[in-house]
Amino acid sequence: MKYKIPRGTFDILPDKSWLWQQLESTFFEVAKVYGYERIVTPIFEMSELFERSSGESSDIVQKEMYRFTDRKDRSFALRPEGTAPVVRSYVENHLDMQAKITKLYYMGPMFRYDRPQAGRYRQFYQYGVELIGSNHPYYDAEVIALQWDFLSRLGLQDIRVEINSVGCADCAKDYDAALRTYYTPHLDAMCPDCQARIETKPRRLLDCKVPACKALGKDAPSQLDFLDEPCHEHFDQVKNYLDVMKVPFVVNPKIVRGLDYYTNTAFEFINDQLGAQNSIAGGGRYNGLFEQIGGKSIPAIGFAGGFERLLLSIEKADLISGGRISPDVYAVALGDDAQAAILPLIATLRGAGLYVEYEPEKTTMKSQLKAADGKSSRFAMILGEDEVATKTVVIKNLLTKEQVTFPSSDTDIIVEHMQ
RNA sequence: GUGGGUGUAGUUCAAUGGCAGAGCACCGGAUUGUGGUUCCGGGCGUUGUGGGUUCGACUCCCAUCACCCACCCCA
Repeated sequence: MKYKIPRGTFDILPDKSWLWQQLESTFFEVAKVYGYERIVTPIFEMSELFERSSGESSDIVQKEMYRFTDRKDRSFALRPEGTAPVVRSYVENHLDMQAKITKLYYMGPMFRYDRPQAGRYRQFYQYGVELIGSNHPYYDAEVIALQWDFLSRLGLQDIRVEINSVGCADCAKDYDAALRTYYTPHLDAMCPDCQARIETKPRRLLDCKVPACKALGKDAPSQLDFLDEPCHEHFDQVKNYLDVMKVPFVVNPKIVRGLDYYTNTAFEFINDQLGAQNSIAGGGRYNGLFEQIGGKSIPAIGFAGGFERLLLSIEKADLISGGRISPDVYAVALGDDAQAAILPLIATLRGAGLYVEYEPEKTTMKSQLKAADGKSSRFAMILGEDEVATKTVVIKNLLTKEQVTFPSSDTDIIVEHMQ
């Protein structure tokens, strides 16, 4: 085989594509009942959009972006995440002038140059929502509830919702300083990564998995103790709303989001049965992002989820229902005259919305009925020389084995018979 | 980017360094126009790729690629 699919990508074949479609439409339905409308942005953007929004020092920008230059030497990148493009579009199209609050959702492929692993790909599919224009804590709870509803509709239980607040920029500054004072005396005991991160991103030390660092993290000061009054109040209200909306959650002060633009609420949906890549969705508030990208300051909150991990979860929990399409009718024609007579009938039935299968390469009764059975067709429509002569057609129910002969002109009755 | 495992027919897997096989799937047939069960027949594959050792390599060695798992990171 000469050509092979690029590393870390995958084809979605018919044996699975119906399931993907099911997931997508379920998400559409949930988004709809919360009043979110779809936005579609390009798959590539100016590199700078992601560099500015995600932060120069983030891993995404440092090593995971698919960058390329076009013929005029402009630098673009395949989108590694969905929020920045949505914000770019919102600002560029002046959506703030049309309504105070804008509720958007998106869905599509994202790209990151990572080493592939269980639940991790280089081209992967994300869905997400963004609520732009309000800092009200109800909305923090609303987007979390939306994702929770989505999972419930899929039948997914045993998912843990973890929430945290990283505060505003001021709180973060105080907290970072406190972390530095706490960790600096223990520098020698820490892993090289953390030693380097203590200056740039002290909060990242908290979720380091190296045992020594993890042990140190136990007694580290908590993010929650460094929230100023408004941020503290905001977090309390989010928790209240979640309680009222009956979304179960646990507070995990060690949640750290990978991207720079998050403020206040941060949350993650975790499935422990997934292996190393156990986060099926994550998000938070990003009140600081709009300023960074160039508009005025606008508060917003959102999240993104991964379809691959959702699919893994559903498969693990044995929640798959449904399947590929099968014919309503398999057309069986015996001989050239019968074929000529059955083709118009097929067209009529298809016009009525029925899935009619016909395979001219199979000529015998046996091979055609065998194929009908193999495809789990509900009915067979049989037309041989006798039927051509009498202008009739035989409709056989392949489950009950009952068959009825109709005049071939009574197409309405035939269609009705097969409903 | 780093480590470990794996790579043989469409697929799941066999083959003490000595002729590359089986199940499933697929196609055809078993007295003429009625399916699912059963029976019979139908494959020849650059053993991921490229080198090396050997009289001889699917088997041993090296490299490379891909997949899986983990680190890392996150969806």
